[in-house]
Amino acid sequence: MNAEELIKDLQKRIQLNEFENMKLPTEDVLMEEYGVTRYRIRKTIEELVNIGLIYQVQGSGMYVKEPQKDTLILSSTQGIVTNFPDKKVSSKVLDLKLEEADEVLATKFKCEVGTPIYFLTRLRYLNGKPFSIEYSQYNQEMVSYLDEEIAEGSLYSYIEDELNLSIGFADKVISADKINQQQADLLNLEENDPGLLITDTVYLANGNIFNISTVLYNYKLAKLFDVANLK
Amino acid sequence: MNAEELIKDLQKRIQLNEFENMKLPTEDVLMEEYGVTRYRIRKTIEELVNIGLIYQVQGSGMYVKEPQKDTLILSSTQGIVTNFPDKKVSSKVLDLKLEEADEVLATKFKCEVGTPIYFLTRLRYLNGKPFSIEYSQYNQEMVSYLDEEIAEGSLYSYIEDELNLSIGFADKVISADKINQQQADLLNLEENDPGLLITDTVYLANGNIFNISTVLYNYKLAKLFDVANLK
DNA sequence: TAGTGGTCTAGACCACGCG
DNA sequence: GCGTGGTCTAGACCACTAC
Repeated sequence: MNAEELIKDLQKRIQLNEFENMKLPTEDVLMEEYGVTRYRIRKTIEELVNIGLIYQVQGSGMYVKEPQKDTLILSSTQGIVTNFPDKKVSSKVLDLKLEEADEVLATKFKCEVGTPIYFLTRLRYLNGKPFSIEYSQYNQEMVSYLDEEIAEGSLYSYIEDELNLSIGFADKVISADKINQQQADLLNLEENDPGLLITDTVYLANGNIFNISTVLYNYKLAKLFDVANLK
Repeated sequence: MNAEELIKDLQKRIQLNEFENMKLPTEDVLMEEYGVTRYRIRKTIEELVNIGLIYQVQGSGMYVKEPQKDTLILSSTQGIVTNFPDKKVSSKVLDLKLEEADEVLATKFKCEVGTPIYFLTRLRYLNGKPFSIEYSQYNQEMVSYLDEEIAEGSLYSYIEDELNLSIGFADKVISADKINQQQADLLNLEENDPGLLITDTVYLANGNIFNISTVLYNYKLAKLFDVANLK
């Protein structure tokens, strides 16, 4: 069982409520059960702590938390689809074009002026309700091809599985602002209503920036979740 | 040099721009310089990655990122004061009272109905400008004493240094909403303007919830920052 | 191919909770 | 005092970048 499978397996056991009193087995027991070393168990546990599923208390044990429902987990590998496992997610492409980077965009992407960049605008739905508007840019030197059909689906699985790119990490900046009339129309809201905004700068594992996105979320539907370690 | 000092030292060296080409020494070199094992170096680096200061590329090295200015770092031990090192932070207590937990609050705190809870409302300023309104509750069984003078200052250093409590972690839920007339007056904004909201549930290291806060940030001044590991 | 970060092993000892 | 998670050591080998 590799690292990813181990995480998924333990996650499933927790979500199926397999452990009594919301208390996990000790690290020693898990080592025994899975036949792996303590390093692997602790790495696995670390992931589950980061997504807010469990918490650890030194000298006492590991405990399951109340589940956070209907929130988008920041700092996680999981996209909108897996964050809402029981809901239907769909996307509508509003715009897709290929243009050259101007100076401002080139600075953000740390690329040359004139580099071809895909501009994609999508409206995303959750159970048929408009949930977010996504304004994203992809460096075409890394994401070599995009079309409407691909953009309707899961972009990240296309990028990882078809283009064989390996995604590393994302810098996220979160803010709130008034939305304009056009955005309000798309989200079934009013002009100047609040909007929850996340601007992502996404890096490949090799350190190159391949995607910059700003996502505007419907403030009535979207909540974000994060765990802060304060030790 | 303990773990915390090691982090601070390396952080300072990075911020003083000691390393050429934004590239850190290799792990081997850092092990040598500090006379510690690889485990300690990697733990230190992990912290600096989490606060968005540097990033790592397998097979290549560790690199300094462009600094994120004027943002609050989620998932970090640093409060508003250290997130804005060059700005003046002050607080004004709007309300402080001790009341018994009703059923709703008792559920959130996982405590008995009737447990005494401090209710504190503060207005926080950044360089003299109203920055956020903080509505917080503290379980009096853990935070045994609070008064206006203490609440004007840094609550967390009081809790850790004076009460000798050890803080563990916080669950954070982020959203946006319209603000009301009273909030608008305090923040020098208009009614129904957007507000950026964070609701924190804060646990001690022993797993007990001691504090629940909702902080309303001035949408014109506040941005949040986070790093998501997508590997 | 050399150098770098990523994963993993097999231990030891420490710090804290809980009875 | 016992059991639990937290820190740390001293290695080995793997995966990836850069040349």
